[in-house]
Amino acid sequence: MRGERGKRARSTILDVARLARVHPSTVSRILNDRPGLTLRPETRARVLAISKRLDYRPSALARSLRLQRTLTLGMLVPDIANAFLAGIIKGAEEACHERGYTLIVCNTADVPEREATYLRVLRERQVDGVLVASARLSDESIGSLLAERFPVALVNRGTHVDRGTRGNDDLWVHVDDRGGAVAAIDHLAALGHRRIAHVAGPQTTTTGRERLVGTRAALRRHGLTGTIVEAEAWSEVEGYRAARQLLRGDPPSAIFAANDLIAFGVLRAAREAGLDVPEDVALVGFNDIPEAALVDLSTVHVPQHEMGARAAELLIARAEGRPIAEPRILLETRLVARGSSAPAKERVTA
Amino acid sequence: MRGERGKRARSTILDVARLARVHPSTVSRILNDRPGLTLRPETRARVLAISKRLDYRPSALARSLRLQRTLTLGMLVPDIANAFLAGIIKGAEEACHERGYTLIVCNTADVPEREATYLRVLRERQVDGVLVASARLSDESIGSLLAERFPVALVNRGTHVDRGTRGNDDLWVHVDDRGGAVAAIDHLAALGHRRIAHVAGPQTTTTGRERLVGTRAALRRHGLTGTIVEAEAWSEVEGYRAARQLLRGDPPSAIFAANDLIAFGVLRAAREAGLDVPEDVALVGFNDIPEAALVDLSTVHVPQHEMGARAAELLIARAEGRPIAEPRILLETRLVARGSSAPAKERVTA
DNA sequence: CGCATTCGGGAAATCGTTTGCCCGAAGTCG
DNA sequence: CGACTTCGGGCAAACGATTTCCCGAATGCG
Repeated sequence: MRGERGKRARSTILDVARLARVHPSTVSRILNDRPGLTLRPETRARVLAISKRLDYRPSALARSLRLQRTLTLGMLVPDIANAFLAGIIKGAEEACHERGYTLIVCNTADVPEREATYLRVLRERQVDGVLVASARLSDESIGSLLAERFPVALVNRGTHVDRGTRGNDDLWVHVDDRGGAVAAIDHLAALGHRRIAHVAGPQTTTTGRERLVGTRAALRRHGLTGTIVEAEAWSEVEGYRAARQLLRGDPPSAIFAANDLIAFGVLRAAREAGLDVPEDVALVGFNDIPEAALVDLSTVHVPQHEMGARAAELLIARAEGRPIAEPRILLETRLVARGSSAPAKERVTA
Repeated sequence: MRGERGKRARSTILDVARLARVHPSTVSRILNDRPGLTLRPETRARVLAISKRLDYRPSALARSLRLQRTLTLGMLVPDIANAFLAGIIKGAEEACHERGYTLIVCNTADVPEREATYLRVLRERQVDGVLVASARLSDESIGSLLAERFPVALVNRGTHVDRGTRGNDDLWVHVDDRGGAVAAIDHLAALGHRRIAHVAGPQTTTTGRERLVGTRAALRRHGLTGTIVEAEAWSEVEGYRAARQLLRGDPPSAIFAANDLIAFGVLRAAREAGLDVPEDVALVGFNDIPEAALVDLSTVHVPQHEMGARAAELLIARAEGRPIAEPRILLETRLVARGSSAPAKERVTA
């Protein structure tokens, strides 16, 4: 209509005010439903009508600038394509969305430089908080955030931050890795397995360490020793590599892999070695990513969606200054027995 | 130091200006390296030093408000956990990051209501453009965007938008679905297969339709008829369901699945039916997601990363008002022959 | 030496909201 | 009937940058 090129800019609160013959502040109050203000219903209706007619949408930018909060959370993840992390991201995103927050997911690829860059970007954008799922985000970056009292929540990430940083009220959501490992070993032991191996995750991560600790404890309790090999990364490829090493000699009758991806690698290695799963070797993974169900892999279930959601909720509460009853959430795991773990064959040791 | 609670707010450009004894505008000019301005090196150095000392970071909010651009792109995807889309997202994210842009990924779960909500959020945040990878985003939502000349780029998404919307210069990045399907069929035919089936993708998506068209054409060219069943979604589960239907009678000697997830379903169904892949039935997928390599699935490679990156580049160019030589990019596919496709067995028809 | 440039940078408007304060009119109360 | 509240809403100052003018001083030129 106005301006031949259809270049009508988005309408602002001033446009609405002008047409409704009120002051912009009045429009703001009406639209935000400010309590404690008395408005004539007629005025309110008029403003509402005009604002609808103009399809007025307040600028989040201007509002954020004024309010000093952006209703935005940042999230640092090492790999968005990782199915386990994707579950967590979805949980976080959903929780954010429900509360009117927007989530900015940053893919750090586990390289410290990118982490630092992203952290800078997020702070320039004044996000209200940061969700950290990066397994080994450099402690200094995170420490400086914590030191500035910048809202941070750690998801599925180790505890090695809280040295000097009065760490008592940082936000954590993680899962009982140790308990999950114990459950896995118990499960295999209950099936009659005595020669159980563990393909551990990278010992640079707390998750990897915790699962190993649980495994060792459970094995000991069952009076077993067990072989342990370490995968250098949480990947199928590394699992495969580690498993080949494991299957060289006389193979164990059961293998507990530190996560599902590693388990997939084990599976591939076993098949290549001519071993049938579960006939010749039982296999249990960890995390219960969607693919696990597809290949019928027994695994320790981790509530990924819930982890993400709870972490986001925690962070939002903190960002909004609400008191937090339980800043550290430890979620329970649950063993999901599928086809990859069968009872041990009767024949005694080789 | 100042303020016992360490509550020092982030320093602003005014703080820098004050300490450097210059006007804020000068600080801005120096930090943004505005050309055509003459500054005494001494002043510049002083400002730079102060700004470093104060660890000054300009507020992206304030700048965006003033500049009327946010250096932010939105992206609508149906499922962030889908490996294929994850590849595209990573490509887009990386391209954005390289150019100083931030990407906000929104998970629409393919429900129109969420799409609409997210679109509103993104516009309120004044993102500079939107990347749409949602396979069937309601045309009206998208149409209204296009009508307002809001920068939009379509990734791996059909063309059925450009009816009334002068669609000549919208941005597209997609892949030669038809050609890929032809390559898959050619591959199977070259291996000697004559009884080839196709598990088609949802025909509500252009991708699904295009791949079917290519398949039909190639089959015809080889003088084959071929069985066709349709999966109702791009999922393993639907692929499984469709494949069971397919394997009931006398099974084909080769199956071309419309994407890798569907192929995985086919694989499971075949195994359950006691058929060996590739011995009894050859299998080819589409997309070449990372998992395909793991299970040794032959597939049609789609440059996911490049798709995302190119789309983001296109969109950024448009958002910045740069002329775009080629607004529609069609990327080529490439057949990756792996273990799941073997030559047909010699015995003639059943 | 007078005038015009160039140098080096200051002033102020602007982006679009929100909110504390203020104020006139109308109603209430004593 | 006058003082005091309550109504209904206007005013203007932020929020933190960028950018278009503008201007005094120093320099160059003739």
